[in-house]
Amino acid sequence: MRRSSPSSSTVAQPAPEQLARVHHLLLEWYAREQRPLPWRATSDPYAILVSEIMLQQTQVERVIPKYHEFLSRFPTVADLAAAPTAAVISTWVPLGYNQRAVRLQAIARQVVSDYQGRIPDSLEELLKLKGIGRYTAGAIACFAYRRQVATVDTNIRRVLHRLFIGLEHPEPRLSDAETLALAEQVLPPGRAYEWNQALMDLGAMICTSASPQCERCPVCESCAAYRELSAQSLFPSGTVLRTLRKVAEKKSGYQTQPFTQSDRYFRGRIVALLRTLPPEQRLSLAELGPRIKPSYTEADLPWLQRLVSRLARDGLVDYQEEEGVRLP
DNA sequence: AAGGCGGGGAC
DNA sequence: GTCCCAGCCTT
Repeated sequence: MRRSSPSSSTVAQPAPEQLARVHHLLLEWYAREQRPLPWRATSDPYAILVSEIMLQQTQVERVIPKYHEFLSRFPTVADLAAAPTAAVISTWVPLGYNQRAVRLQAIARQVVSDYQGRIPDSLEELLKLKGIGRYTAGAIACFAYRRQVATVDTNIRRVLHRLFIGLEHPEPRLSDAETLALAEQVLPPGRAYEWNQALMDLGAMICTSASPQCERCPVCESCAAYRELSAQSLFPSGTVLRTLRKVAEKKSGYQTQPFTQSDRYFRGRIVALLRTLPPEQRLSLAELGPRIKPSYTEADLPWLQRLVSRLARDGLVDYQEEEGVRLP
């Protein structure tokens, strides 16, 4: 049988009885040790959508308070669709990646206008919404609608790789398509919700990136990476894993400048400042510059203009040439 | 395939 | 200081 989807790549397949044991051990561990997260206590697809957008590249602990605040302010998808964009952006600070706020509201508006206010339940429809990629589509389909679909975030990628393939560094490393194919192959029938949540909890609590606590892991007996570490007596593994990753990064020639000199930093400063202004009030670029950058001079005007133009392009500010800038 | 996009917490 | 995080979009 041949399929055309990108996830049809083949990867090593664990033996069925071995896989069943991993399912049992991890699901049992999850039933016992799961984190009490607020979006696990609801079946409201809108609330789950909000949580998943917030959780993109953002740790659980930082999302929890903002999740409650956001839902209290915009309780339904209709409320969010009807709100001023400036209010949505303001509520978002300081989660970061502020385009997520604009896109989340655009999704709400599209759901109201095109889907009768009901958030889609299929991967295909969810993927049509800007801001929802394969992970988030899978998460919403699975967690809000109990669809039996695989989904891969950074935790699940790491856990599945270590469990079924071995250490991620330096080799081998699965592609996105291969990882998704593996996730689909090991999905326990009928238990996708608990399984996906369990993989993420394991990745967050035990099988962490830099210093996994293998001695507390419920599935270490079946873990390929654990066998590698054991064979070489590499416990505790923290130093080893950090070193392996560093070597891999050096090879890729990774470089960086101080964050507080980056455009990304100043974009954040601008949005945070505009958020403190009275509604509708604008600021000229000449006023804005010194307030976000102490060393600002007139010579920086073209730079600031470029920055503001990009913010406007991203829907994060409203910029009128003569009157200045404000939240949209 | 690579680069842009935030910010706070862990170490 | 560096690395990390329930990623996604554009080029």
